[in-house]
Amino acid sequence: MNHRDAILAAAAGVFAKHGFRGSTTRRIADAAGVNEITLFRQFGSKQALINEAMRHLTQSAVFALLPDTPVDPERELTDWSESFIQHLRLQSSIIRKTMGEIEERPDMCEFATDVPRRASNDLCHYLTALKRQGMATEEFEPKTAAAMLMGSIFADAMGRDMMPDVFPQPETIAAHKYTQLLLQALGVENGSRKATSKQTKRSKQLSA
Amino acid sequence: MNHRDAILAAAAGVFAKHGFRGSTTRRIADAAGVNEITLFRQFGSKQALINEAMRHLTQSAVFALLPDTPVDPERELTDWSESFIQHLRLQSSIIRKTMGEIEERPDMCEFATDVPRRASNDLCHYLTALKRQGMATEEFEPKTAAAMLMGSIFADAMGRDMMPDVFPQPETIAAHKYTQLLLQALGVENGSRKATSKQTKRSKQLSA
DNA sequence: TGTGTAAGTAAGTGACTACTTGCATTTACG
DNA sequence: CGTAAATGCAAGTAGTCACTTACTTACACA
Repeated sequence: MNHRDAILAAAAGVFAKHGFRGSTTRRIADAAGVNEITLFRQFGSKQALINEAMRHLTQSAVFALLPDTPVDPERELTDWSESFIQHLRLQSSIIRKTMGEIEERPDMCEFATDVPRRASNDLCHYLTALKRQGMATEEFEPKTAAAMLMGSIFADAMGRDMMPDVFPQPETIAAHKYTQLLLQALGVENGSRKATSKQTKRSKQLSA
Repeated sequence: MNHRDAILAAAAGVFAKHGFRGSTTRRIADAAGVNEITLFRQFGSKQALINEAMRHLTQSAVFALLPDTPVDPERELTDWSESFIQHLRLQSSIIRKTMGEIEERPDMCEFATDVPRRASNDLCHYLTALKRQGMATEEFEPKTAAAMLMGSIFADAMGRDMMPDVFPQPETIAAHKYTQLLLQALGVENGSRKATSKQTKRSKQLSA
């Protein structure tokens, strides 16, 4: 492994555990198995190093894509929700830290908002298509519906560790439950009552 | 104002801005208009002071109550949602900081989870009553529905500052919109437009 | 073999941190 | 008035922090 990448990974890990102020250059250097001075020679300052580590991290974040045209909404949205909640859970430490630091370090906002912004765009686009195709019998605002699904998933990913008893059990199908309840609000037919093997195949193809 | 209370208020304010590590005893003392030494004489240590400040804060947190038996669900839930989102918005800085610090200082978990836990209890209780009284035509799990509404409100309160464009506009009626969409999911009659075609459609769907 | 680059070692700088000590001052109250 | 508690002031302690300087070592490559 490259020294530079090792340092970036170590910085991200230490930041996730201790936040900015707790990420001492010594701790990062130790975690990277590198001399402390190397950090400064490579990145100039602690601030620059952390910024670079965050940039590196958000760039590598990828989650499931939604098809342009809905075919099997319950299936497609559930897949998306599960991939989104999994991503948030894996990154929950670093997300919590970033949210706490953002008011003191506004330059981190760009990295913090990148993933949710992309997710919101994708989801809004999908829900709008759902509506346009007449697959939803109820009236709704795509942005509100998207904010609800994402908000539920976000809160679950952030809060379940601290208070497991206020979230639906088991953890593994929580995303599915949120998705179902949202589709219920939109008046979208429950896919499991229909035979949809062809469509399932196509949706897999699209989200690959 | 009492010296002790001034110190507690100052500690909460500084913590909200700078987090635990950034809350230096000097900063707190300055904010309270008090000599730094007084903090240590009154509270023993910085950690004890911050803990006390958090305890003081969560104890004074109050928001709208839900009636034991639902009468006008849309109205009652909207009131509750609005009071809840207002509380979260006012405390958003301190909540973000606390969430970031909790993994390093697990003793703060107690204070952090107190408000949402109470809110979740109240809301679940209300939604269960709604179901028991047959005011909801759709099947749903109260805990999942409660988690969705609270999650939407929480995410809005935490995220709108950073990315106003991904949340429904205007800010002032976002809580109302989340509430409406949830009630739509539960199949609860909309108080302001009774006996609509959508109601008919849904009952057809149910009887089929 | 010579040279440039990245890395390590050792030592230190100045600023900040929580917290302490000793002593003077103010304030509350019987 | 007298006393005790609360507070302030000045100084200091031991530690940590980001970051620097000066010098040495390892290695790639021509």
